[in-house]
Amino acid sequence: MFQLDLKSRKSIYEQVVDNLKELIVHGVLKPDDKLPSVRDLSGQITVNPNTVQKAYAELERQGYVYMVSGLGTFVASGTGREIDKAVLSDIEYRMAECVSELRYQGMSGEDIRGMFEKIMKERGDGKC
Amino acid sequence: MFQLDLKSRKSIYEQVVDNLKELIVHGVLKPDDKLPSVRDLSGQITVNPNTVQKAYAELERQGYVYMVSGLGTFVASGTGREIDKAVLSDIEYRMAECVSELRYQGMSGEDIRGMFEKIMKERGDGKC
Amino acid sequence: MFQLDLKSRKSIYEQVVDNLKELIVHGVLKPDDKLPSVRDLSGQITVNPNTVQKAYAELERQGYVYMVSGLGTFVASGTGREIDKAVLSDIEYRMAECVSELRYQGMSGEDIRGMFEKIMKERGDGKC
Amino acid sequence: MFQLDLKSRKSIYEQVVDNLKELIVHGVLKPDDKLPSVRDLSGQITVNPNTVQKAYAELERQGYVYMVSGLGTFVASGTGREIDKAVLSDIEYRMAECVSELRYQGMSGEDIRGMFEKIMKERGDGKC
DNA sequence: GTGGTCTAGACCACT
DNA sequence: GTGGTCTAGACCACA
Repeated sequence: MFQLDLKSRKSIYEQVVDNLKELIVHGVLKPDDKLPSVRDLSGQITVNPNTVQKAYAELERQGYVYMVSGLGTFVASGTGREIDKAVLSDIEYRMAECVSELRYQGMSGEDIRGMFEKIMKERGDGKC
Repeated sequence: MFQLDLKSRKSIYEQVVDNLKELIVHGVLKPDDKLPSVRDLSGQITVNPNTVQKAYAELERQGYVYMVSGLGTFVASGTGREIDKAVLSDIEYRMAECVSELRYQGMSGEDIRGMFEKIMKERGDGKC
Repeated sequence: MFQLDLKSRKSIYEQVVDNLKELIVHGVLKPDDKLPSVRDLSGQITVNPNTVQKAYAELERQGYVYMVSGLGTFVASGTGREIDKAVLSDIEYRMAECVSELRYQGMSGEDIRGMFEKIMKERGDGKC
Repeated sequence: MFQLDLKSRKSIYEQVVDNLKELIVHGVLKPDDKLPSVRDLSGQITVNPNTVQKAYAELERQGYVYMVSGLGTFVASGTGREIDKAVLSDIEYRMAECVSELRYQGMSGEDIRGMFEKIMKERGDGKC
């Protein structure tokens, strides 16, 4: 389930964030599903609780989960939430980096558009 | 010429690397052109020489330049670099993740395409 | 009647306290009115009895209600409570801080007044 | 300079945030001023570096400072920054709480408006 | 049991 | 020297 690479340049908590975000975004974890407790997850992936705590806090800040003290951490309902501009510009930034790297790799504008359209087809209009 | 943002989360040397990459990829710096010396560049952009040194080393590691002891640093010939399929599929994966997240945030296909086209304009087709 | 938000950073018992305070201050619950029993209220708002118990205790501590063993909890008579100058100046200080921060954020005097009036409307003059 | 109350219900890092925010908002610390390093401040106020780190991170998140790894932490320039809606609604929330508490204390709408206007006069239009 | 905070001390990358 | 992350272990408030 979890892919952690201690040698990665990415910090551990960031990897935890990305892993969980992926599960949420792809619908594996659905709104109001309960995430494992900080202690549980930290035990499962043999990481310090503080690190998991930090990851959860970051996910909450980005609006993907909400934490209730004494109860647990739950997946936020995607709908009804106002879109966070900061989160959006972060995603845009990452997408721009992808395009840059593709250019570096020598791909033409047409090829990049092709790749993008292929992705758009796969993640169709709400089917995924 | 150089856009350095201290407030960015990117480290300085990383920004230097990106700036130089951009110049090379867009043909402003052509194969076998000489880059400014570490000392010169560090003076121009008021950055610690160590930082520039590190940036040059990173560029060499990635194959964008080659350093000749006692002579200087030169742009490597871009041609002949074969596109790495593994790298490509990694980038594609990350781009797909961005699209998924945008969908989750409630953006329509139209809006996502709009964002993509905006990015493509900024990172023009080698003209800029 | 009760607005509880699990996602809020406020603890549940604190929200219960605030809700009850509101009802008392606005005269919905009048002096010597009987509050629902801990058990009843906890059932109505689907909250742990311990939480309601704690809220009642806090309200008593603050002088809004009085508890009679074996009988129940009752609204205290609001009159006779003298305004505490220290408390008042503390609140004033905090409000001044808010105004300072709004100014720092670049809001005009007009805008700040607008925000204030909006708040005053919501917490109406005892009518709501 | 720093008023820390270990017994307070407020967490330490929150108190650090508030203290620094006050200095910034009131112009004691001006844009691009350097804050003490995490280690220095933690030593001065005899608090764990992690706690100060958390406070600084929170201030950065709210846009009051920016941190540069390897250089230090600096006061952000208030102008030119787009107003953060989350920060704004947080301030509004706190102001609303003040109003509520004033009501609880038995102040009339007129009196509250009077207090507000007094504050607005003190923190005039950019003079403070 | 759950999240939230804190301490003490450590290592790393970057300037 | 500066920020950034991490560990190990602890205490607290809340449900």
